[in-house]
Amino acid sequence: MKDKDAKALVKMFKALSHPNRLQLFVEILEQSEAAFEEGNDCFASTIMEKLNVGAPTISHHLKELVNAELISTERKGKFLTCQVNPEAMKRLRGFFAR
Amino acid sequence: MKDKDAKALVKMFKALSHPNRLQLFVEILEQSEAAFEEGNDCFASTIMEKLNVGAPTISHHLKELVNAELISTERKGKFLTCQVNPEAMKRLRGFFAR
DNA sequence: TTGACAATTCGATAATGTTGCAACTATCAA
DNA sequence: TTGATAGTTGCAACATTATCGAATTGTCAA
Repeated sequence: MKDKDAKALVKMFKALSHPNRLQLFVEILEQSEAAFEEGNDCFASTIMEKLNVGAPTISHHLKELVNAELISTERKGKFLTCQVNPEAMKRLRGFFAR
Repeated sequence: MKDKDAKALVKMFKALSHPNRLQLFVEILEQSEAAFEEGNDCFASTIMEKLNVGAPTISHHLKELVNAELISTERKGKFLTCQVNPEAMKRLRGFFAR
């Protein structure tokens, strides 16, 4: 396994290794699926209501998920929408497919 | 997603979220495959030579992998053998299969 | 322009995690 | 039994991370 791949994986696992961030990711994952079906968007503010933490913390955690390339975000006016990065999912599936 | 499942996943991701532990896990994974083919065992001491850390650190990290139920260990005389836990792999594959 | 809302940045603090040294236990071989 | 080797435990130093309050930026609607 290449060092570069290992580093990328470590970053992803670290991003998912905190309860709040995992929940954040799962919410985005589920809302991404719903969005795909219904044409909705996944808003950061919606997610924040479900987690019992403040806005700065959400912002911080989202940045880490983005930094790990697990998700991407896009500003839509006042709001921030989140999407799961399909490449990341592919990579992770690949790692565990043994 | 159930809270219990989330906790188990967080534990696994945390265990894999450190460069040394990921490498440790990958070594065990690869040696497990080799062992399956060749009938060899995966020894902790063999792995330790590949990582640039001391024995106490290996011991500590191995315990975390065991605690996350990613691997199991078995004493064989003087040595410690490591095996990947198939259930964990299954669980992780399931999580990313979306 | 002003007020309200969404999100970010900064700084401080508290909590966790990593590592190795030293000392210990367990097992084997001579 | 003694010495050598494999691994563990406890402890302390050091590094990293999580969280929030306060202040700030960006956007929209009135």
